[in-house]
Amino acid sequence: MSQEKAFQASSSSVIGEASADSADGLWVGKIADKVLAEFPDQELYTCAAGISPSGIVHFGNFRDVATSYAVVCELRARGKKARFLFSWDNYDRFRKVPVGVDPSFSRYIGMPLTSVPDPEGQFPSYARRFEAEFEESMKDLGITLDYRYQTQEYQSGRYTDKIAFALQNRAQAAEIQLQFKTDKGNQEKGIDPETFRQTYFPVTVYSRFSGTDKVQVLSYDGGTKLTYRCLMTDKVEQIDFRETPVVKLPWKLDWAMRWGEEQVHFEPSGKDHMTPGGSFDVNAAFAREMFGRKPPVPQMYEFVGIQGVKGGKMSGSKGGAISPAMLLEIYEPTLLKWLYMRRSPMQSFNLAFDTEVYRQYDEFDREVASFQRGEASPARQKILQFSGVTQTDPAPLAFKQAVALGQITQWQPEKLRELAEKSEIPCSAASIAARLPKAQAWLTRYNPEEIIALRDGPNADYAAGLDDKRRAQIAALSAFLKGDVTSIPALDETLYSIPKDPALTDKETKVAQRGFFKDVYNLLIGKDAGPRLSTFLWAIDRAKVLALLAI
RNA sequence: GACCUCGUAGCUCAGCUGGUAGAGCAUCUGACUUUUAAUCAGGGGGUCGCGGGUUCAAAUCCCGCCGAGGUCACCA
Repeated sequence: MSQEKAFQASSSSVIGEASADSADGLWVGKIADKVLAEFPDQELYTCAAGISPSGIVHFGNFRDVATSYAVVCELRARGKKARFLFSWDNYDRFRKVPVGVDPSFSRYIGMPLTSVPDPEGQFPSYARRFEAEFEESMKDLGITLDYRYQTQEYQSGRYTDKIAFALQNRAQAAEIQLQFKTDKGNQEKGIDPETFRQTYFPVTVYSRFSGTDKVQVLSYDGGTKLTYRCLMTDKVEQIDFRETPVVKLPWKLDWAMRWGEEQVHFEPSGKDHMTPGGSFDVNAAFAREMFGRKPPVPQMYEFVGIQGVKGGKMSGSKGGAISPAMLLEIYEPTLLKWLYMRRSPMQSFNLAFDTEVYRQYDEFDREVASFQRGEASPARQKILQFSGVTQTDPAPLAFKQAVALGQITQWQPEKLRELAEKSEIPCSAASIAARLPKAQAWLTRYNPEEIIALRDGPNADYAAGLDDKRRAQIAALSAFLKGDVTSIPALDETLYSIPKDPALTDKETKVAQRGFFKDVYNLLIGKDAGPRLSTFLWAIDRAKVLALLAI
């Protein structure tokens, strides 16, 4: 992009005008335009994301990563060097005990997340437990992040000078804070601007007596010494935070400091941060007025919804939080990335655990197919590529079929493959291997009511309602199954021919066939419909079937 | 109180910088000696939340209103 165009691209805080480089109209192109306009000619572009590991990192937080990831991909596609920085805000305080965690953990409230033990005792800390799961998922998704652990960064002393700087300018910091507080809010909270100015210290101190941030800062010596009172023990001490790194900047300053420290050019955030007067605005003011640096290009994103999660089945202990790892149980990595990146961050969408998943897989498969035929528009093509789809991805097994056929083959890939071949369903072995476990998890963990199970014994109630003619049809089927069934098509033909009668018209024959299928389904699985009968009968245990058909 | 998003076919949604309303599913019809949780072709179905405005032209831009959801003003 030329300088001239870059300047035209806009300086508003929302997505800018389209330019030649974003001719495809894709949201990510517009963001990239904006980044390049705000920060032209950088050696290295830094896109950031960050999460506080205060509990299960849920699927909504993943939008932070997905959005930034798309911008990284776009910048690289334009020949820029870009890195993807991810901050674990694990030096944040433990705020509340989540549902499912031992209530006694309330004694850790106020401590850094890295000082709270793992409730299950498996990980070095509370924070690490959730970080580890998330990092594992990012690996599965093929997203490489440059991780920063804020506890380490703070304790290493890396930020000491910045903390001192903030303290030295605490009057200005107080002023900036006040700028964004409303009179009404001040009244409600009993904040008096004058006292605030005098008592405000822009730091959080983790008491060396209690380990918590329930601390009152008493004085600052202008260098690196700070005196505080631990409110839990009422003890007072002076520390030199250069040697005793227990001091942290509060969020509304911390963020701005890190933008400068890491040279961040783009960072998305949820609307909790982006609301006017919210933490982005405050940090942007700190960045400009105190650190003398532009804030990164922001992008607000809408939250992601979830549907089809049945009550108790979910990890109810964790208050129903859904992590990317859980999503990856049922979504292929490429599909999941595609779902997050295909729409503008401002567009909300739903992830699903119910039959909606069928639609998402189908839509994705069609999209990939059109891409592979070279028919996808540049914008759609780009998103697919960012998601990791390639020209040579093997033919997919429809998810619906993975579920249906998976069940009747006891989830054995080789058997399914054989069945697919015999039934002339085209799909690759690779896709079977990838999707079968997802289909199994989807069905057994989240949609057990969809399971097709052979009855334990004959359906006597249903059989009682059958007349002689229909009983005869069932008997004919049994007889056929006792013999040598050579192929699925042969079985198929027999199934259709059994109810046929020269006396019936075509229409009547169809009705008779439908009735016959219904009878068989009811006898076998107690439902009016099921998987295609020929395939089903071919695959399932013959002796069991014969027992169920013996009425 | 401020701000944000959404409101387009029965359902889920596309519609980028304005130019005669789109897709998938569902439904209906038909084809395949086969109305099966696996095929194919075709059809029907929308006053684009409501009311103004700008324009030769608005689902698309502007203003107002209604409805749904959300965020902040504590902390992060």
